Amino acid sequence: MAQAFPRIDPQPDLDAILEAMVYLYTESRRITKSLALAHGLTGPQLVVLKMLEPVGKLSLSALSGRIRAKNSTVTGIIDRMERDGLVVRRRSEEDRRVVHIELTAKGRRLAEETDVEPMQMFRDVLAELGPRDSADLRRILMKLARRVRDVVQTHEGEPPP
Amino acid sequence: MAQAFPRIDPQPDLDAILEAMVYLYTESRRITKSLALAHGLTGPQLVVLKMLEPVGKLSLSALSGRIRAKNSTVTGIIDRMERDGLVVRRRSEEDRRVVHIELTAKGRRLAEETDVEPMQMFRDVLAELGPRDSADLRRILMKLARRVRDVVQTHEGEPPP
DNA sequence: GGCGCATACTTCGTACGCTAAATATCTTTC
DNA sequence: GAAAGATATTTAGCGTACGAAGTATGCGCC
Repeated sequence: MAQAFPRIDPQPDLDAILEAMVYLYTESRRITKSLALAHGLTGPQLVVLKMLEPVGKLSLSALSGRIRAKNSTVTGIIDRMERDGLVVRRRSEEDRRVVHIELTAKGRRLAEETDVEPMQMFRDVLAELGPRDSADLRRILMKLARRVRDVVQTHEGEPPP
Repeated sequence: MAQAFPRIDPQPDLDAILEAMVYLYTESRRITKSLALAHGLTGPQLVVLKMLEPVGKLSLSALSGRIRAKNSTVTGIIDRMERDGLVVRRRSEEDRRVVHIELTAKGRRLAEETDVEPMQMFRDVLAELGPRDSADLRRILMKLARRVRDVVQTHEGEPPP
């Protein structure tokens, strides 16, 4: 019964929630982008830089998994970061299919002096919520995410011809 | 004090919320895209089509305002929809700077026979929430959105040199 | 009635972001 | 141990998405 959504009751909250969600996401993204620009970075490049900072290197697949993008997308992002001298590619010795992405000295320096976190605006306003709201929001969003994950999983591997 | 966010207490909920939010948004978008594809549309094209369906025509700016994109982005989307015969551009008589985007017969037919709503997956799981959670979620998100709007407004017009 | 400013849209260049197909390497299986 | 299948990455092509600059039109004001 996972795919039956009767829609008997057109909840009035629904559109408002959707609208707020889209607004928050797109606006935060836009602001992150403009903040990153001040350091000569794009939004996704900032995300990659901050992801590499604590660990130094990651495989391309590990990166794409964490930023929820496809490998082909991350290939492009890394191309430009490599062109700008922020990272280098290095073939793994254990598995020669794998490419490790490593921070260069320049990349590390930039990561350190860049105080912006991805989705900074979002974090800022979230931090202003009281503990009650914060916990509620977390609980409800995780519930939604779990449902989506279930539906996606079961619908995997049967696209309409 | 609008820009001072002490970050004294690194709330543990924060990252989980952010993660769930990004997951829900990107996954819903991805699914909408693949559903739209079954009707020969892209995600944004579906959004525009559904937005035009009830009213028939809108100015390009009105469209870009509602889908939270810039005019230059929407110009491209409309270019491709016009190429595919779904809409036509018509200069406004009252204000000759304005371009109205109108559904063609083909566009209207497609809109009618396309049962997918934008962010369908998101709507589906939202509709499963109880009224309590639904109201809470709405209240909290609107509070966040209001704060973002305030911050964006006050920071408008002073980018770093 | 023309000058300056604002608004609506387009064009251009860059950067994602995706799918499908190609390449290279690993793993399994017989 | 070679063929068959799985996995990691890249390439190519298309469609957003943005900012900056350009064009056309409207509007206020002297």
